[in-house]
Amino acid sequence: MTASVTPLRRPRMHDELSRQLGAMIVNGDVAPGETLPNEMSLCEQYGVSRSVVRECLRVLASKGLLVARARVGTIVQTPDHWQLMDNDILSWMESGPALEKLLKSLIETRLLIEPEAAAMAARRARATDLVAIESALDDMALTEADRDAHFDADFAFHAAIIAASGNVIFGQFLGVIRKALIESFKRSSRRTAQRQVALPRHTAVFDAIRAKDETAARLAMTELLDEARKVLFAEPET
Amino acid sequence: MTASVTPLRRPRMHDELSRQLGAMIVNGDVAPGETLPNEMSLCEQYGVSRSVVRECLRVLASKGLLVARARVGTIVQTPDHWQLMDNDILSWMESGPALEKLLKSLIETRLLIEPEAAAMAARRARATDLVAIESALDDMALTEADRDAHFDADFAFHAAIIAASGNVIFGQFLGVIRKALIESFKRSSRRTAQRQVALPRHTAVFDAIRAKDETAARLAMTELLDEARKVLFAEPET
DNA sequence: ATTGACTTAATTGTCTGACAATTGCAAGCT
DNA sequence: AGCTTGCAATTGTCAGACAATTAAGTCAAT
Repeated sequence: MTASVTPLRRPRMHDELSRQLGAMIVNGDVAPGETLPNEMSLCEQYGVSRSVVRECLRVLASKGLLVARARVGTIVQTPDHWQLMDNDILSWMESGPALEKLLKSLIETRLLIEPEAAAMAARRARATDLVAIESALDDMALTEADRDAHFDADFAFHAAIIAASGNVIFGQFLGVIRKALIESFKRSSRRTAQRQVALPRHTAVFDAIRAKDETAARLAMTELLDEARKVLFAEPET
Repeated sequence: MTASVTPLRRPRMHDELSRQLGAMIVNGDVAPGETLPNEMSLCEQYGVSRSVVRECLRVLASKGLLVARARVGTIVQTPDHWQLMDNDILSWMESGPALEKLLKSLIETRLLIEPEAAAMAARRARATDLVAIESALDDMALTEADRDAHFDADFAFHAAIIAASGNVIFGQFLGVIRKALIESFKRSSRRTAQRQVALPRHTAVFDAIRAKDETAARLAMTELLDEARKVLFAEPET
């Protein structure tokens, strides 16, 4: 198994702190326009040195969450400055109205991007691309019992199709797609039936791509995503 | 005029250094997999303290350009790790094969996103949204002589439509769209006629949105972008 | 010869303390 | 009122030290 070979490095303090402060900001615990405590206060508050605090603030600023100005402090930016496609920011976002809005916008966008990606894959896919897609599909079938493994396979499926499309901008969506998939799995956790419904839809996409049928690929992907939308935004099961 | 009211803060050293190192990486002056000189060497090389170097490297790492590991050094990541939608990274990219590839992918993506944004604007636009779009359009008409001002107006036009769509993910495209527009203006610099051709196409989009005609808006925007594609990828004029 | 434990050294990670640069704000002057 | 000027708070930069991590070498045991 080549799964989960993450280097497993010990967390570094500035990463931890970035995560904490970043999460506070993107989850609205501190309002845009407010100024954070000054660097020294943060040092005391979190028990770290100023180097750590500064490197952390610098990172958050570079992602559009903050602006720092001498004498006035570091100010939380309004959400329209946030780089929402940044993988860190996405990983910091917890369930809440902000995430909900993001997911709604995202599914609209995916419905534009991914069917086209599937069509392009049907047109240009090389053998190795097809192998990657099929392998992900096989993994999905094999892992219906294991939620985490099934999740990885599902994500790999979408990633492989986008990779086959050859569009580098599409590739930038993998982070948000992953986030959407995480939420989707959370919300359908109790319905194991969901996965059995999902599999044939994925298979249909792959079959169309392998057959080089652009129109069918586009359609199959659209249907798959429509299903995903229902799972994400359906009334919670009673 | 409310144009160009940028606070005009003096550049800070870590920003300068980020720009330099970041540009070197995204423009391929240093190959993925290579390790940068260690922090002390960079200090000497650029005549700055280690704080500056570290904050800079930390930022670049957070954008996916680098990974730093104790004892082994900071290694340039492969381009598929780069957060291409990041505004800084975009601003660092100079003309070259990488930018060309990005622009090709981008125009494909814009042709999916922006016509739909126009259609959504036609459906949901409020009065203030319409004012913003029309105002940008007026500015375009008034600034045909002034290249920079015309650029600002053109960008504002696209931004206003995307804002009116109400989709936050679409909003994340403004950075890349801006970059595409910059290149577009560079390449059509000598053809002043281009601007006279562009204006009616923009007007058509606005008219459709104001008339709440989704289909017409979608179509007009598609035609506008097709024109833009021609400008960007046409053979250089002889 | 391969493995495993130990040492070494190079590099990033963190801490501390200092000073420079920026700038909101208030006091004082005209 | 309007302008200038100095103060002080905060970020920005510098310097030097030590801690933690870990690639690579050394050496012994099997």
